[in-house]
Amino acid sequence: MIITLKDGSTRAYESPMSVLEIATDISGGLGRMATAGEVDGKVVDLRTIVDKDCELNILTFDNSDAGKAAYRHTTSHILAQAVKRLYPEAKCAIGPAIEDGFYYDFDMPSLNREDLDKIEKEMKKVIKENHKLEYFELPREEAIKLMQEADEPYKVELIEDLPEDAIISFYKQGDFTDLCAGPHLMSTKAVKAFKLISSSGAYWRGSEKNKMLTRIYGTSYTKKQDLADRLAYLENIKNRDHNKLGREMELFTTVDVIGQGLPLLLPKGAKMVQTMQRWIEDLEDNEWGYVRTKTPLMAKSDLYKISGHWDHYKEGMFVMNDNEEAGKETMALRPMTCPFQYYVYKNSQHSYRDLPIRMGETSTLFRNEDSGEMHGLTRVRQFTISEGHLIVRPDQMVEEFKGCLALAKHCLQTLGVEEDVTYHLSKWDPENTEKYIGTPEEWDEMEGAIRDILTELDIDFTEDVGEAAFYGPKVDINAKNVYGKEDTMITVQWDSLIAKQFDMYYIDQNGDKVRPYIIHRTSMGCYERTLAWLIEKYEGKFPTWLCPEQVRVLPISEKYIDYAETVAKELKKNGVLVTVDNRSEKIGYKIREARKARLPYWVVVGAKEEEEGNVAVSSRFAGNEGVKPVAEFVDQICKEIRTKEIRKVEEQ
RNA sequence: GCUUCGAUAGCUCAGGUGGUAGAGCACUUCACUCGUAAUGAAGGGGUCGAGGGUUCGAGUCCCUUUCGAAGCUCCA
Repeated sequence: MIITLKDGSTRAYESPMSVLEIATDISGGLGRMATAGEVDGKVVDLRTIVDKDCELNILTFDNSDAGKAAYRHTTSHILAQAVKRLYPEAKCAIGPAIEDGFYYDFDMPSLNREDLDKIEKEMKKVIKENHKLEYFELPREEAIKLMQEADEPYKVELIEDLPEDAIISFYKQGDFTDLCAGPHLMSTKAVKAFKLISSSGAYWRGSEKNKMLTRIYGTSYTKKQDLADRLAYLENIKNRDHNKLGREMELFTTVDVIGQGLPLLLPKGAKMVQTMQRWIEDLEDNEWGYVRTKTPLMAKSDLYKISGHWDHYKEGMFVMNDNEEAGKETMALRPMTCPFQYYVYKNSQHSYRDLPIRMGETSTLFRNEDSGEMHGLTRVRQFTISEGHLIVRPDQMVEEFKGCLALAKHCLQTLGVEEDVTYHLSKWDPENTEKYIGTPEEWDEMEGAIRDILTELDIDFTEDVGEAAFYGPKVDINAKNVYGKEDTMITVQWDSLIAKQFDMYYIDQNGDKVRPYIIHRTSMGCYERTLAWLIEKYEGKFPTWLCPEQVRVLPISEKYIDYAETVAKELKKNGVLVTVDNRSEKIGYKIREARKARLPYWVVVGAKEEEEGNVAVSSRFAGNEGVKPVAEFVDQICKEIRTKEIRKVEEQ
């Protein structure tokens, strides 16, 4: 047989050989490093016998994600073996490799750090014992019997749910056998460095209706240093966490008696949000053809009954006076702006010539999230988004949808975060149709249209089932927080269904009433969430135009406070956010504080500067920027703010 | 909502086995009037998240509750 390797070279073998044997034949080193193989694009075990011509790629921990996964998957089996030894009553559920590590779920009492340390010790023993991992397959009945005898009910359930023709495979290592599709390393000793990170609860099969199991998270590496680096990184990212840094920098806070998910934006945080809001509103209205609306924050339940929210999402709304006490109406705080803007549209009759109509609103929304869901500024019960609805003719839909994506891209670019997002086509779940309105045909058409647009725009995207809004599919633009968790930052939604519910129409050339299509979209998403994102992205060192304090004037001593105030006044006159540090402190102390506050610029003024009408400029981008006339500095910083420049730190 | 962990001064934290609360920073006052990452001194500040219980006595032990963190589930 002829084996074609990754580099295009070929090797010929007389008889069938395992992946491991071929890897070892290529080089002893590769044989030792190999964690799995890839035959004609399919990931396989090292034990897999290759018996015909194929393309073969030897996977290692370092050269591929699948290679890492095999390594960590074996680590998770070592974990399971150790747990079963220490806690014989524990039942095994599942234990896959994940990005940056692995986990294993057990039905057992919860664990604290001490328990994890004990388990780690036992794992080290298992590794040292150097068990071979042996692969074997069983027919369905025997597989079920084996797991029943082992008293592993979760494994039995997993086998029973496998398709009839599935190969049911196991890996045995010493006294531990686990149902597993593999691939796996050859022996436990191959795992060189690992750490159990944490434990928590996790529902069996991801459903809250099922029992909560105990999940143990861990990670493993081939080099001790890599593990140490990873642990240091995990420790370090806490310093970027917006929920910590944002509070430290006095951008926001929360108060017990005000409630969960209700952050208070402090003056600095509020200023940043104001800066973004003014930018977005002007951008939309002046350059992207939007009109502005301002609609109520609450409405009678009747409105939500028409929109479908009452049926689909009442649980997520803050409803007031639901039982109609004292003859008062039932009201609800709005969880979205859609129907309000529809009534703006319906206020007058529209010709086909009027469309598209693009309505923008800086919209405050209320969502009654479950108590465990709240997080800093990213998951809150009241937030404000750059919301908008476009009412368009069907023939305009594609162009307008593209326009919304272009605006979103422009916003991302301006904030300097374009590289950090992923695009998703969020589709409905055909298995769960009662969650949605519309027919399968309508959904196919809407999803197909979005797919075509994204493909045409050459945007990389994934397709996510069950992520659509109840009225239509959408493009979600997501970003990861420092912990790797994804949040939707921007959304553009296709809706050809709702207009009917609200009896929206326009008059076409023939004088007939026609249903418009609707695009629900945000240009830059939710201001609170975006602020959180920027805090983490920039570690609090924001682009100058977004900074709540752009310059601080530092008089050398109290004698120069008057001149400092003059300088500040000149900057303020030009729209620069400036303060004066007029405390009776040494200049070194004031500079230290200015740096600690992550200010973009601080200017020192003393006798020399006052005499000549200068300022001594320093910045976090370039350090000392020299002494220059006030007017020159004003010009410089105003230009940077006006152009929304994202100035880079210069190498020293 | 579920599992686990946590809450001590504005912030970061220390307070074996129960004996009546402490540090650094911050804040206030005074002195210093200063040239590029912390001037010195003095002072104020806590019903130890809240409520209940055990006890002669609770920051410490138990229960309830509120808020916070990680994960799960959810996220129009």
